[in-house]
Amino acid sequence: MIYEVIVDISNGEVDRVFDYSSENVYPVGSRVKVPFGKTFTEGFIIGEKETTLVKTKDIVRAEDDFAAVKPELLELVKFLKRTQNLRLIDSLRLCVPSGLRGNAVKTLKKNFLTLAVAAEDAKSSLKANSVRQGEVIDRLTAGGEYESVLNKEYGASAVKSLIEKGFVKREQVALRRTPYSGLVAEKKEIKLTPDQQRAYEEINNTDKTALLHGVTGSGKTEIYMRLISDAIEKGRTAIMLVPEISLTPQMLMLFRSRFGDTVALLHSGMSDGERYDEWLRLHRGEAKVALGARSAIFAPLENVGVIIIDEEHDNSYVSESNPRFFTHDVAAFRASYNDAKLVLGSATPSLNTYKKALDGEYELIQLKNRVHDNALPDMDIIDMRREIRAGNNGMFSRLLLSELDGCMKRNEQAMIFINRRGYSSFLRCKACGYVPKCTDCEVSLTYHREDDRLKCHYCGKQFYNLDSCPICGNKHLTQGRIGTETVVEELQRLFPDVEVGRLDNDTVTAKDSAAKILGDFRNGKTRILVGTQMIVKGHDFKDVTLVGVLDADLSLYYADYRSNETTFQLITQVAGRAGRDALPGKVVIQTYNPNHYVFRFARAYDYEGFYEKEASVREATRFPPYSKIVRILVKSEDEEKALKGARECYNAVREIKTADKSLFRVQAMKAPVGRISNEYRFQVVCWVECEGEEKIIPLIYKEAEAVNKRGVVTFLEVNPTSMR
DNA sequence: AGCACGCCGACT
DNA sequence: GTCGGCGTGCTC
Repeated sequence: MIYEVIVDISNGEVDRVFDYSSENVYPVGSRVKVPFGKTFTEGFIIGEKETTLVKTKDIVRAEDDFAAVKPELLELVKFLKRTQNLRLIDSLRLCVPSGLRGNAVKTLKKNFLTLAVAAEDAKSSLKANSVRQGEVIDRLTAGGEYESVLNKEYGASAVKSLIEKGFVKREQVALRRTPYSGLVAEKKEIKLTPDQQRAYEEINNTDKTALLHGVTGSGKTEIYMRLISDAIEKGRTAIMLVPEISLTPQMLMLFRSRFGDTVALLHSGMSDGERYDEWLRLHRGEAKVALGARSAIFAPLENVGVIIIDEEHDNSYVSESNPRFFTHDVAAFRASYNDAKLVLGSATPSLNTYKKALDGEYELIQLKNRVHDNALPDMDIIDMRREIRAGNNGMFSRLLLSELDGCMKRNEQAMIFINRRGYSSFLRCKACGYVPKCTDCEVSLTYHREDDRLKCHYCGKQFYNLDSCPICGNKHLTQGRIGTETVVEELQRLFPDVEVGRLDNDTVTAKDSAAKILGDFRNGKTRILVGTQMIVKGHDFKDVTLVGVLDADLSLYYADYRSNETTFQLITQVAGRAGRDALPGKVVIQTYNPNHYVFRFARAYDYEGFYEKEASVREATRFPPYSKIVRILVKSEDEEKALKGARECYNAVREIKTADKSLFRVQAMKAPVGRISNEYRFQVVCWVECEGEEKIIPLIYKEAEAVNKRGVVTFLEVNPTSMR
């Protein structure tokens, strides 16, 4: 038989089928060892046939005793190659845990000891001075134990002599590394409120992808759990996706208590061994629910009945670097392959998704009320320019201070969110809040020190730097930013007897430190929690009654067409942390730009209003979802080569544009960050009509690939999440 | 990705 | 004369 093999080398040149022969039978999807060139390499069998035109070498052996990649995932891999131009091998790697490929972690075996004879018989034949051995036997009457544990507690010699005497049996068992398996809470029945019940039925009654649009705290999770348990009862499986950082022990506990060991966890924070074991449980069908971040969409499950993407607007669902895939698209493929239900859930759906719902492609299902009908917290928008004019130069507004004070006096908890999005230096007038924007793109300009210019990261247009505000004439244009440390210090000074916790990317170094910081806040040890994005997602703290947002407008100036959307989502999500239980919540938003429509709609929890407004802006400026933006990044250590490559790309794309009007705009420029780790970077940005997309984007891929040689690397992104 | 082939500069 | 620089091309 001739087998079609993809070698495990991530390089565009060799990412194609190589034919190998073998007398043996290998199922398609197996990993094999094959001779390749002068050496040997691992590879994946993705197909088989009777004959071939090339002369073949023989497969050396199979690497596992099962087919690692199931047929559905093989189809998916080919689909991703076709539609997103992903290398087959890059997708295949996503289908398999790294522990399997490197052969680094195999099933971990440990010595497990049990009593071989009755405890009394063993004890009676022990010498009187063998106290330790007696203790070991007592211990083992309660059940078996790992040898390493016993050695540690009673001493290796006692254990060893018991084994030698034949009183204790030693056997090797596979040790399952199941994260948090200790977390088992009582099994609670899922009770749905009438509102949840209605939404649940609506999801079941549609054949379309369901968009579950529910306000924060409306109890979407209960609906997910019900859908998953339905699937399991029908003998099917489920995939539950959550954003990268919101997979808290709390969440896992919830699922473990409901589904026990049928849940397997797949998460980047786990060790290779843990991931391997969980993957294997899914592959064998021992676990039926895959719970994890975006890569869990590649879980080796069969007969998937439901796929849920929670917080679907979260940008962790689009991988930043290669292989760059859209979780939504992969989920859609798997849902259609399995005839499964696809559910997207969010309080603040992405514009893209919501548009599809309005266009009738998705079924829109609303949950307008919080469970138990407690109100969404009151939101106040504070004009920080006014504070300055009133002589308050501190970081907290007078209202936030008095609210904090009251909150502490009532013995409740508060969260202070610092908007840190926006790495780039934009300009802002301290007196009136004006921020310069591109005249063509409705995107904030970024200040570049090298040439003292303001630049647009999309079209490359440049402007002279401003020395005074064109609106009010003020000379104070700043780019100041507050850090978490300063806020914590200030809070300590103001509330000396209150413990303040801090959570941001800097404090989270050790594996469990984020969990510890959150745990301290949960059990009330710390009463104020200061943090960045990390405190926003999905946490459910009962005693939080006050949420403060500092620099709320900062994310508006992020050099990205999505910045309004991101800001709206951010504010709605943080606000949702307050008043989740019996006590009413209060939210104080501090901004230098209080009249921006983002705040107006956020304050009223008016998602539809925001959507209408933002969609009309996008339509007018022809940004997604009313177009697709394709960005070709051209990189090289040699500046000349990079520039030349970018020129070639630009010219090629210009030709496409002349031939087909659905590519309606092209710009070439230095990348916003012109040089990263010794590589010079240029970019060509193309705007493509949604209608011509299928036709045009493959052409652009082709041109980018043609330039990808001789020390020049091109990287193509559709609707890039960040432009660096 | 590796590895060999191959065609031009400075060395025992 | 040769050793070796890394540009180019191939691997079933």
